Amino acid sequence: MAEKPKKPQKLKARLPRGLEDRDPAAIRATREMVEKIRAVYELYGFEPVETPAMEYTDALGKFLPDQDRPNEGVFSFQDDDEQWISLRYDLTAPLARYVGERYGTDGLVLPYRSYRVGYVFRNEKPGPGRFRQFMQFDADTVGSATPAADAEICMMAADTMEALGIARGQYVVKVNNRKLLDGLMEAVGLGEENVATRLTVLRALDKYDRLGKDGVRQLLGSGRRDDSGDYTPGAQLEQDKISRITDFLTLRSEPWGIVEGTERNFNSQIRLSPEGGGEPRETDLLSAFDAAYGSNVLFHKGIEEFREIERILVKCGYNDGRVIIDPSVVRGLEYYTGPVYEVELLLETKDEKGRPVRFGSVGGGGRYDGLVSRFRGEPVPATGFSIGVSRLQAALTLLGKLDTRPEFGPVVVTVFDRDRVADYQEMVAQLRSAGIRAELYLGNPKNMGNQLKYADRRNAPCVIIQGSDEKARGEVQIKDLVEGAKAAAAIASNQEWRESRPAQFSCSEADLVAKVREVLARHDVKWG
RNA sequence: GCAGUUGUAGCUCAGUUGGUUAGAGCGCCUGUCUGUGGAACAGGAGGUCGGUGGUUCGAGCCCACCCAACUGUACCA
Repeated sequence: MAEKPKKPQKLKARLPRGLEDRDPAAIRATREMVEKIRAVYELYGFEPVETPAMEYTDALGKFLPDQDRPNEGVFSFQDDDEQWISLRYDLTAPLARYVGERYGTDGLVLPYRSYRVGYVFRNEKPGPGRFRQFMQFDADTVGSATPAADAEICMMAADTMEALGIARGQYVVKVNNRKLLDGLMEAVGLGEENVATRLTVLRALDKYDRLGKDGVRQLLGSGRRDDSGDYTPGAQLEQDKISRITDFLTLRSEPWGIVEGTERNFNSQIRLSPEGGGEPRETDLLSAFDAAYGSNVLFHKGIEEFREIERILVKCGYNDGRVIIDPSVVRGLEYYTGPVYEVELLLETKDEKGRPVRFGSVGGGGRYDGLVSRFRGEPVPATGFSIGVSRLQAALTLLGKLDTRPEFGPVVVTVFDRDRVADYQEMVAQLRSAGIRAELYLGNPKNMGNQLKYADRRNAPCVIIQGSDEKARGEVQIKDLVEGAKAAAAIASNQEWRESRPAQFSCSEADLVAKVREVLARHDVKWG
């Protein structure tokens, strides 16, 4: 066989999985979202702070137990001195480190209310809308134990959604309290010593919205086999304990349901059938919880916190469905100690293949009284909230709620006579000093067609043309590309297209800026 | 991690029972066009057929292993 001439091996241009490049439209959308969120957070009195993208791994608390190696879910490397450093996987742990370093000094006013936005990194399997680098936008109150701080976070979460253009009723802030969940597990005999089982139970409860009551019961009992044949081991609880737990989970809607007209209340009215028959009676959700499980001290404490939050939400007018109690909200397994919140989008839509898409949680948070304490040895209460900007943006884009039109490009000044480049660049400078985005065509100027094609693809609102004829008359041609595109629809032949020069007019050199402004105004061109 | 499905040009896909130099449409570049965007016409670039090994005179096609993507599931601060 004859030797084929070997081509040089090309390097394959590729991006690691789970990462994305972002185009101008996406960048613009993110910038607008971040500004809207920032405005709400500032309105609530939070102030900005920025911390680096990486931290010592021990500060993030992600060393594997009994091993000198970080959790593989975080991107980590060893510094010169062999200390482990990790990319941040959320914005809360770095905040705890920041506060831990300054707590009790003049550098920190308590209670400390701060917000921050930035990319976080997770080394886990990516999926649709799930990336290994994504943006979060957090707000936290450190140094305040009052449920008023938690209530405020819930209200702010609701305000933020509406500031982003998500109408009331299209989202909901769901609130639970880890003291209820922990108290509930104590009440069924799962004390602190049953760490593994407690985690299994929490994981099972977290899946209620997806698997329903039956799925959760399987996971609390012997285990569950899914459609693909994969098996998930269960918590191996006895039937009566399972029922006691799922009763809590479903009390909001079973067995008699929510009293009509109160389903959107934070603390809705529900109907209960009394033990051993008799007339159903009505009560509110928190009272029902308390009656059933309140003999547990921790559980009852959680109910009291809920009552305080309820008083504030009702007084401030947020008792209209914006914020509701949801016993299936679990959130992070590790550090939450009190109220936990989750913001869910209620909108549904179809993806490109016509399958229904549920967006689910686009933000969440809760009270983490133990996180800063790790650095202090004294209790430091804290509560906070995080918006998944990237995920929310993906959702809003699919819903068509973001402006994804490309921005107008700059006014393009074309090069006609190659020896007059300086003259053209001066026109560009004139436009720029007038605050108009403008640029000189820097490609090969050998023909005008290429230059117009370039301007067209840059989405330029207009181009400036000055050949020798115009120069002799002291004029310039301004070609309105937006208007021209409309006019072009009627033109069939190339000949006619070229000769008619649609939407093009001449003006004196002195009027350049003023006439360009007219064109920009006509098409409502705004940059940035 | 587990399970299933799928890998041929930038994209969407053809490719016969294993048979010469692997094709099409769209997109891209160039020209027709040195004074004008689109359309039209002509030409061009672009492929380790996911990878490695095997069977065979001969593999895009058959076999084994590996890799990647997708879907579900698990984990998710």
